[in-house]
Amino acid sequence: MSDPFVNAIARLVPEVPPHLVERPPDPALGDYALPCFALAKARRKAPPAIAAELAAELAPRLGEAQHQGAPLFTAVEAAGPYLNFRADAGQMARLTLPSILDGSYFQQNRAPAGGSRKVMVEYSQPNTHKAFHVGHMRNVALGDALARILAYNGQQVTAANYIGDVGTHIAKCLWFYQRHLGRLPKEKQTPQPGQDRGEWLGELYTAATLMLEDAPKEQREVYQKEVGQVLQQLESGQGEAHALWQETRAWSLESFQDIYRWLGARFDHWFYESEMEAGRRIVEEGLAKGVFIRSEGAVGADLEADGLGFLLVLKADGTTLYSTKDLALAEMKFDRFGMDESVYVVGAEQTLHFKQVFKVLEKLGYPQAGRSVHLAYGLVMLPEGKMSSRAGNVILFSALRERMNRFIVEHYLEAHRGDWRDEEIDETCRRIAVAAIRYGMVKQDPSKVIVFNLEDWLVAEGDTGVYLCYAYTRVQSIFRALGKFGRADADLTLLTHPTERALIRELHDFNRAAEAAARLMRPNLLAGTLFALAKAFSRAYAAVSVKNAETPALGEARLALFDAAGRVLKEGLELLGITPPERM
RNA sequence: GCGUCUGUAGCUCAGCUGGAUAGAGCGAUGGCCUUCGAAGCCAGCGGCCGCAGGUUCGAAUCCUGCCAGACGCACCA
Repeated sequence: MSDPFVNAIARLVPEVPPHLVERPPDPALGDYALPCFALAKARRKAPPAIAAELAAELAPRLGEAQHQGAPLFTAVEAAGPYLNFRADAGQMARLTLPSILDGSYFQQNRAPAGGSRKVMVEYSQPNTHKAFHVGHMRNVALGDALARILAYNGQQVTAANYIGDVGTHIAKCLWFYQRHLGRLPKEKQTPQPGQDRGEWLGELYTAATLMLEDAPKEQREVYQKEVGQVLQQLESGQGEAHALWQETRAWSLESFQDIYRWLGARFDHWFYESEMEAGRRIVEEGLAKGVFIRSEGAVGADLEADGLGFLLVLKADGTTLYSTKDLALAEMKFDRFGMDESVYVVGAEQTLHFKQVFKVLEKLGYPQAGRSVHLAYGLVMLPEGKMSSRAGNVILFSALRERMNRFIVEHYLEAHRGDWRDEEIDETCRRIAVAAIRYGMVKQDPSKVIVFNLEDWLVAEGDTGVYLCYAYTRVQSIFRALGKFGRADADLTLLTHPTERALIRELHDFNRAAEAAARLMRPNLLAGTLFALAKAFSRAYAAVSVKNAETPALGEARLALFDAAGRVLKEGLELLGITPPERM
């Protein structure tokens, strides 16, 4: 992927590396800018003088920069220390729009500069027997978007899920289920009609946790012993608890499938904590290699020398830990799946854990350890603070979906009832809700805490997924009104209105932004670009008309432009996991 | 105590890893629908970029030290 305009500037001014070429803050200044600071030393002059000198030098030679026999630039001038180039509007349109209309534009990033790599993106990682809430949505939105963006940029991506289907939390849930169900009000003792069974299990888990926390000390010890017995049964793979585990685990998995289906998230492979038995063997091998040591009856890696403390891999009672399973999982990814690179989309609170795991993998001799990345993201909070099951303010997936659906239908789609088929109303509603939630989760820098304000996200004006969808549907409405689509052979040189030029520029730069989002693993960069694109479209749409264009040829050119905008918008939204509706 | 992350407009956030006059959205103010969808567009208002030093021709961005918040630091995941 390379920009012919940037390449041309690089040829005209070979002393300056092309990556320095930037976009001026105001299109009135030009389309490309070359800062001359880097030349100050070599030329022993002040940057403004160099810019002026270069402008004078290049002006007569500007015609040398050509594409298909026509000049790429129409002007070059100095503005302070900057050398600004004005691109030929027709050339930029011709270099951009036809390739979008024939689809080839979307293949341009396929051959990455660094070569194609096999990369696994692991995300979501829900625990069975626990409730899935808005906080978990951030992970899915981020991971799924990243997987799509990397694939768009030519990486061989395997999207993986890693289900937490073993451990104390499950023992707690089943312990409550078997012994204390009676503590709940009658109607809560079984899943309510229409209630998701996985979510009901989550309620049991929460009830169990609160019950344990609230019990007086002696009583709590009795309870904990009971939970321990359940855990024992689970690990032995026998007994009533084990059978119950199998049954209820399936409920949770069904529930997750339902969520992913609604969100449109896909996984190529599902890992389960329950299948990570290789951990114990890895610990043995690590002990033999001296990577692990025994300490206070337990086994772990002393990483003090690396400033990473101590990573415990085997408890004193000989049982394995989260870390042990992570080592087994990494081994699977590298050895069985042949991954070159591994990305873990996991909350920022586990930063130290992953640094430790990667360090241990390195010591165990995995070269891929250096290409393992923990994509850390911040918490999802509510305006009133953190979500907590004790406070009872956790927004569960089903409640979120329900509230969004109701709002969207009431405020926007009800008007179409009867006119549209019910299935279309439902599907449009789903797409808008998914757009709102996914865009909201992904538009922010991953490292920052997100304050989730349901009302704001639903009202959804301005920089939101709904706005982007709306822009897309407006393009579609042009097609409906005119009964035709854009043609690549339109006379694109007619697109001279400032809003048209600005939109062309956004379209031209989309691939560059997609590449940066992949390289930096920050889907929010793509979200920002899409918003700028939708904004540029909306401006142009308000300023110029296809139907009432001054000439038919201009109308055709605008149709091609808006068609291209719609296609890039759709492609970009897909990279964020959002499928816009055709009308809304 | 040590470590990581975060402090930018009333609120929620961008700022392409050192460059032009720090940008958006929301809210509040004022405009724009007999013309392809007003879930939209336009205008003005709103800033000691947490504080103090330092590096540099040049700092919201890099370094140091404070202050505030979040998270983490051995048998939970």
